[in-house]
Amino acid sequence: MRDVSEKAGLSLITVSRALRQPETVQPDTRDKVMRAIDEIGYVPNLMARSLVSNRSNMIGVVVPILTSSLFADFAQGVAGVLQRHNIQMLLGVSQRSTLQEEEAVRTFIARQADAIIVTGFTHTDTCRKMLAGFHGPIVETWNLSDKAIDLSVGYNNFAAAADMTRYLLGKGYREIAMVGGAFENNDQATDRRDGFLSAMAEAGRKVRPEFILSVPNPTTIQSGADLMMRLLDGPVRPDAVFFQAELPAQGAMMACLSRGIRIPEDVAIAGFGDLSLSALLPVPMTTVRIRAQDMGERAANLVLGRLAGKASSNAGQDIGYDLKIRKSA
Amino acid sequence: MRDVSEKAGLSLITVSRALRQPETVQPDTRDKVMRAIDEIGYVPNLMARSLVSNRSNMIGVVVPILTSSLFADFAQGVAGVLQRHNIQMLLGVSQRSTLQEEEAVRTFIARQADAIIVTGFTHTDTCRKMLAGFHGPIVETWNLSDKAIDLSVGYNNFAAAADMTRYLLGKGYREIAMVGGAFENNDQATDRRDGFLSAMAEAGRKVRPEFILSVPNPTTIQSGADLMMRLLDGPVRPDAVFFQAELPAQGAMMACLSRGIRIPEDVAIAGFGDLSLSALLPVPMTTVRIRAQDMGERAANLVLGRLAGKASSNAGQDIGYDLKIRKSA
DNA sequence: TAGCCAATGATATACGAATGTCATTGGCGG
DNA sequence: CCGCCAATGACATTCGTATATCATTGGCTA
Repeated sequence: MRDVSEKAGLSLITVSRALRQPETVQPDTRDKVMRAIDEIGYVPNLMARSLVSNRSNMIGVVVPILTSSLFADFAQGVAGVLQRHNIQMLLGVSQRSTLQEEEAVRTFIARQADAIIVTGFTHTDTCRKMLAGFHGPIVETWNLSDKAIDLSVGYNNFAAAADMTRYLLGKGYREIAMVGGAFENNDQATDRRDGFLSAMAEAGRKVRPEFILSVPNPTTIQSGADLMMRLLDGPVRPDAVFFQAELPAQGAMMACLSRGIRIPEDVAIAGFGDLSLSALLPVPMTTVRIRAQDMGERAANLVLGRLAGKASSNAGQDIGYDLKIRKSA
Repeated sequence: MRDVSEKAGLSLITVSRALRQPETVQPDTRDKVMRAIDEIGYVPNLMARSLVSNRSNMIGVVVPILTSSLFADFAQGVAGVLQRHNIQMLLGVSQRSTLQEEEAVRTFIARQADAIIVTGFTHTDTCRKMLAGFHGPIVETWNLSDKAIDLSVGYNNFAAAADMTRYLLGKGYREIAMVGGAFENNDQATDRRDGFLSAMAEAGRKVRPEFILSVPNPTTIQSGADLMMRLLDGPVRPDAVFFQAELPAQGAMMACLSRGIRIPEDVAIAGFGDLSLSALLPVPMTTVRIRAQDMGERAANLVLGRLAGKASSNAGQDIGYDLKIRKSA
């Protein structure tokens, strides 16, 4: 900035004013400053500015994973809204580990992020403590809960899984197996499992313990295929399998088709998440559609509103879900 | 930090030393400091630290898009490596606009990023000028070029498209159409187109002008389906269509199948990018596989090496590509 | 021509930490 | 008991910018 002021033949203070309170300097002085700025290629140091203003214009976001998942849509939704407001997104990938989430949150706080957006309601104790001491808005996403730390934007995983289960039951499937991701430290996964169990109980159906399964994280097509093979070779064969993640469901479908097992006649398959390709599979996937990008945009807007001083009219937003009934179940 | 020193009954300076040069303070003093730190929940302000040290430990990354694309894999690759080194990723989404890329780069520079990773070699003039004045490592990715600004990690789009085209020609297809994304400001897309044209010319095949097509950005399943419909209804029907993006290829496949057009007997389809589901489609997609996550990891490692002072042994890295010959062509 | 106001300049301070230069303290050995 | 050294403290300065306060300048109006 000093260089700019010299180049323009003005005092340092005038340059600062031209940038921060343009109305207090003459238009032609402003022009001189601007010309000097782009002759020199001066870019103000936002860190120094933040140090004084106590506002970093950065927002931290933690997602469990990005590859072939709706979390990429979510992140893009957040980034899009933030960019329009000249706010930078700090992105952390937790690999579904609450410890890595904690680490990401710690970094966000250390870097003076103005707000923090995390996935889910499950956090380590230290992470909770840090968030409690954090002074900006906090958004928990991808689920709903009455014990939110602050704001939340998500959908009801329990109800979504229960609805899909009821649909399957209504179609006459009786021996329904369920495959989740790893359940530990994942409220979304456990809520879906509980939703499934609840709907089964409500219909008076017992669930075989060996029909409650999970695939390791990160969930992959392959793990779904492998698990399906084992299920098909087991003593009792399910007539429907409800996958609570989309990739394993797709893998399972591939496994069945390659063994000549018909879907949904021999075994029905339902997924969760509705990746863009699910409708294009050999047997279009019956699944639960989640509008992830919309969720990201809402989370970002909620944060921006709060930062702009608006009282949050809607601290817990439910974005809902849709059952996409296609051919696989 | 002042609070910590009071809590621990030590001077501010000792706390600072305990954190930055632990060997200069007694172990038990260090412990006192540490205990005070987590009783208070003190988190050092990295912005202030950066201001002095002239190192932000942040690296800016621009991708064109995240949703259902390999760029999500790429971003995850970068993020993973950086997190292990306590470096924060700043992510910008350019929506394939060089202007938005410029804006993202400007922000990265203003925020004192230590390095910048961008997609492709096409940038606005101001963006180029800013990058030229930037003092840290710069990586251009997703393509190769001999006019790289600094470092690069990518693959040869021209050669990849040419190879696939040669494969199609070898299979006996003659009337081959090509569908790219929008070509303006996208060196990857134009290189692929040129690779296609070059291979066709080399085989002595003329390409009908109406067989050089493009779908608007962002590329979608739907746009591929629509375009395929128009192609099929045109005066001359191609016997193969080479899509240079994966989603439109998948949409095109869906459009064909729903109209009872057989793939590859009536028309062959080839894609580019190999999303994880491409192998699972009704007709598994013949496509070009790009190891995006690996590319991200390499880019990140290249940058880290440079920042650590290593001379870049390998300023332009070629990660290659694989033709994935499946059923659709 | 006195007086006023707008535009600009000068100076100091703050933000939170890093760091260099000395000064002080306490413990130990000789 | 003196002197030395290690550990700790005090103080000042720096990073790049914002901002509050006060001083100066010049042009315009009454």
